[in-house]
Amino acid sequence: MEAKEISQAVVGRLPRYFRYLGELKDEGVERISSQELSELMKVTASQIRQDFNNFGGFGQQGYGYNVEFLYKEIGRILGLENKHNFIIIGAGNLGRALGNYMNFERRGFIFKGMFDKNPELIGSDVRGIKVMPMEEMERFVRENDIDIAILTIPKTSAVEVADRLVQNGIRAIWNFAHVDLNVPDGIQVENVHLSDSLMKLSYNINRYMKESNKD
Amino acid sequence: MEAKEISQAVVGRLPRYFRYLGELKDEGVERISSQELSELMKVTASQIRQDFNNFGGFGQQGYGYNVEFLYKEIGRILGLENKHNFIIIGAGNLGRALGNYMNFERRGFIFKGMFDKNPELIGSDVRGIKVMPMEEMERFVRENDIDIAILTIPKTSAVEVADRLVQNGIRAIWNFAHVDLNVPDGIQVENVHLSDSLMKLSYNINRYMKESNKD
DNA sequence: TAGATTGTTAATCGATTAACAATC
DNA sequence: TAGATTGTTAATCGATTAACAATC
Repeated sequence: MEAKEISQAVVGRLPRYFRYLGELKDEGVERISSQELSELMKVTASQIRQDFNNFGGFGQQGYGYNVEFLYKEIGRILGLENKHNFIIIGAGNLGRALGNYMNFERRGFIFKGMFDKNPELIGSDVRGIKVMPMEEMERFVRENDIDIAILTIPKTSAVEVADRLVQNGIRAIWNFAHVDLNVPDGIQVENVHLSDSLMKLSYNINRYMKESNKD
Repeated sequence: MEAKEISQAVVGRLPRYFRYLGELKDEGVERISSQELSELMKVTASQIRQDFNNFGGFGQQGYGYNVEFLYKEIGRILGLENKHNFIIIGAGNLGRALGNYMNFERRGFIFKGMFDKNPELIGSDVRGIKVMPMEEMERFVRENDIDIAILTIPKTSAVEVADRLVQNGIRAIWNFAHVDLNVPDGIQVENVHLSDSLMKLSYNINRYMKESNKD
C-alpha cells in the first residue's frame, strides 16, 4: 500500500481537510464535491482532488465524496486510530497547558507522564499525572511504551534531553524549545517554534504598514 | 525600498536565520560565509544567498557576511525594532503560558491586557496584568493602541471575537483557536494550530512504522 | 595581484493548476 | 441515456539549486 512517498506539502494539508470534513459530518452533510469543498476551504478543487488521489480514489464520478467515509479515511491516513503514549518534559506554564488539553486523547494521544527538574514542581499534579524528577525519565520511557515526548523546556537543555530520549527508544518529539534538534533518521520531530511564528507575524504587519504608506 | 513582493517561503525562513545569527553573535563569531552557514543550518548556500539578496546585498565578495550586521539587518527586516502592543483573549492555561513568556518583550511585543469571559478568572493576575471581562475588550483595544491580539479561546467563540477585534482596529491576530478566521485584507493572521501539528507528527510516526515493517 | 565568496542569471525540480477522458 | 464530477495527464508556475561572472 501507499507506495509512493507523499510530500510534506500534502501531509501538512491533511489535518485541515480532516477538520473541515469533521465539521461537515457534524452538520449532517452527507456528500460534497471537490468544487464545493474548494469554495469552503478557499483552495482549488484541483488541489483537493490531487491531494486525495495520493492515497487512492475516495470519490465517485458524478457524485463527489461521501463526507463520513472521507473523514474516516483521512483519519486513518493520519494514523489517528492508533494509540500513542506521550510524556511532557517541562512542567512550566506551556507544559501544563498542553497536559490539560483534553482533545489530544480524542485523537489517540495518551498522557502518561510529566517531568521537570525543578524540585518545587515535582509531585504537583496535572490531570491526575504527577510531575516526576528528570532522573526518572529514561526508565519511565523504557518501561511504559512511550512513543512521543513533548519538549517544553528551555533550549539550553533541550538538545541533551532529546539525546537521552532517543537513546531510550522514543519515536517522536514534539519540540517547543527554540532550538533545532538533531536526531537520527527515523525519529520524527515536529517543531513548534512560537517565537518564529510571532516574527513572521511581525514581518507581515510591518510590511503591510509600509506598503499602505506608499504613494 | 523593498519593491518586489517577498514570498512567504522566504519570510518563513527569516526567523531561523535570525536565531542562528544571534547565536553566532553571542559566541563572538565575526564573519561567516554562506557555505559555513549552510553547513550549520543544513540548507544550501545557494538558498541562503538568494534569500538574503531579496532584501539587498548584505555580504561582501571574498569575505562573506558580517554576523552582527546581518543579524541586525534581519531583525530590522522582521520589524523587530518596532514596538507592538498586544492583548491576550482567553486566560486559560495556554493564554497564561503565553502571557508569562518574557522573551516576547525582548522582540518589541508588549503585553498590555488580558481578557476572559469566565468571572472566576477576572481580576486574577498574569505578570502584573489583571484579567478583564470580555465586555471591556473593544474599548481597551481602541484606547490603548493595541496592534496584536492573541486568541487562546475555544473555536466556538473565536470567529465572533475576531470580528469584534477587527472592527475596533486590530492589525494582526495570532490565532491559537482551531478554526480558520476570515478577516479583511490587510489584517494579518498567523495560525498556530497545535492539533494540526500533532496530526502531522502522527502521520509521520505511523508512516515510518509501516515502512520499516515492509520487506 | 590571487583567492575567496558574493550577487545574480540560468537550469532544474517540484508543486499547483488546468484540462479532459473515464465513469458513475 | 445525459449530466455531473472524479481521477489523471499535461501545462504552468514558483521555488530551489547550480553555475559563474563580478568584485572585494
